[in-house]
Amino acid sequence: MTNLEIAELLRRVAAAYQILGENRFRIIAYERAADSIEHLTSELKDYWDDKKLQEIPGVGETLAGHLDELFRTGHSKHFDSVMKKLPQAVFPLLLVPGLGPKKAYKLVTEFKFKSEKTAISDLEKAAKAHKIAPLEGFGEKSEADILANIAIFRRGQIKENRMALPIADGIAQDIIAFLKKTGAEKIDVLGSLRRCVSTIGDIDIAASTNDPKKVIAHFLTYPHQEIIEEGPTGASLRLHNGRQVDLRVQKPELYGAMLQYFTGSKNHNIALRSFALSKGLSLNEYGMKHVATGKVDTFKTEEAFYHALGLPYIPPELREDKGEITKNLPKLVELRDIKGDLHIHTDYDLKPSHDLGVHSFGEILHKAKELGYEYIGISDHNPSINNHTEKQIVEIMKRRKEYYQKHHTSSVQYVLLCEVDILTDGKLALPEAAFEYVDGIIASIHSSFTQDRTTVTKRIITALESNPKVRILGHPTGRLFSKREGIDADWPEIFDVCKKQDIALEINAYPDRLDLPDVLVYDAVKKGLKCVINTDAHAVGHMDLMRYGVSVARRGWATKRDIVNTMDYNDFKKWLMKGV
DNA sequence: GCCGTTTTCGGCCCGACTGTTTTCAGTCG
Repeated sequence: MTNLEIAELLRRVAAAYQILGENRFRIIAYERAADSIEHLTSELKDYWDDKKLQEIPGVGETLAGHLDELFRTGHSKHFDSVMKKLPQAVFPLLLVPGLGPKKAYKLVTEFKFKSEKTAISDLEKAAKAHKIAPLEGFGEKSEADILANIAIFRRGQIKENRMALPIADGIAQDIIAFLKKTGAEKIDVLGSLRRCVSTIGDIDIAASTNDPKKVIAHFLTYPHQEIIEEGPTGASLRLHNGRQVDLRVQKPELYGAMLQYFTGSKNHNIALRSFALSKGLSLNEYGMKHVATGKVDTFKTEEAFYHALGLPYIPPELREDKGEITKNLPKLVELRDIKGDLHIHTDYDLKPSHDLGVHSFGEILHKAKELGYEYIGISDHNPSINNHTEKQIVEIMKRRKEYYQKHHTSSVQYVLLCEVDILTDGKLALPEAAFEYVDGIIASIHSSFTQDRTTVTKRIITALESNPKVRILGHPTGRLFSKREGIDADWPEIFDVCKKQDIALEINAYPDRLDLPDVLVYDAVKKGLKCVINTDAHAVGHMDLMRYGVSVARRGWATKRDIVNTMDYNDFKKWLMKGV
């Protein structure tokens, strides 16, 4: 089951509890757990595999027990028994905007809808026959709204999935540049985009201005398909690509509280408001109220807002209710700490089994210089093993080394790496004799992503232990947001091996990957492992994507010391060549 | 049902919006 499916299941149980008149805090607990699970950046099943369900905010002993049963047997007797107390037709109606448990239950019992499958079309028929308006608590308007919202629901069904962070950021940056022409004092992204979550739903943008009318009017001239909403404090557009963009404007005096409030996460804000209450302060999107006196403080900046609570500024990437309010905060790694990009493909053709880059070594070096790097790593794929003999491969690798030596004309240093496939049995797709022609190996999985946990774990460990020149585990989970889930591996076991061999885990910044995922970075960093942030560039333009890898590292609480490519060239080279 | 900078028991975030209502319940984020 996917995270979204499990979140929906918990919401159904919560809805059932609500109709049954259960304790309202129990209902809130289920809804909160559902929200947490929906917004996880890893599969819930992985948490279960690693026996870490209770680390999820809002999941305690009881829910962890029910979820455990769900994963083991495919069902939870408790969830089933709660939901069985209601007519099943209630549940699909909950997916229609504007219908919650109470209204859905009323409609289903009034009209005696029986089938879960036809509930929505049954409701549509009832609305068209004007049978809803006469019901107590409903009226003409709500009958019309139900029809409109059923249509929205049906459109939503075919809505595209969430988009990868760099895609969303690209759209947002374009709009921000557009809005800057209005002279707004400050413009920021909000929500999951500001927290740099790996996948984004809608794009939210905030502007600070004393002339909200002007900013909103200009926003509405941004190329769009449809205006969804327009009001005095903001507006929403649907773009031609189907994406929704919300703008919120606020006066500069109130901007700090607004920015904080709409950046979330929801769980962070709930925890923060609880914390504030313990100090006699009540928080909302406009400021901070002293409960005893009723006095309200306002804030121009988020920094001032957090400081007024006696807290340090909490970077958006940490706002996930993972202890950021009570624990000492790490000094997070920053883009400017990065001194080199080590996973770059050039157009040098060594007859690999995967794709080449499109730019030359010279063009890559030039770009690296522009980015202020001290060094880069050239990491072409290994020569195809099906089309060559071992001897031919060794010869190719030897010529390759000579090629790069000959063409290196830059003050930017380079190390000669190779991205080598981890074959299905854990052997590396590069003959032992070719290793002398590289400085180090990035070992990566590019096939058989669905092997079972034991097999794939052993496969990776075999590869990592096969040669001291293996220094980096490339895009470790192999996930691609738009195409496939990652491998199902025993990460604690793999991390132990990386730790022992001082092998770095790659945080691959490629938009569709962002792999290692942030939650695993968090675990790795806690264990004292090293990571390396790479772009996996196949073109010079990709080298600009480094910042998204950095954001993943930051969401994993990584500091500069946790990232090997923040070292200067000499220290890095020493780390790379260690054990050889 | 969760959770701990008052607490392992006894609390539990905050406000906007809407429609159907004369003060509020339900829904949403």
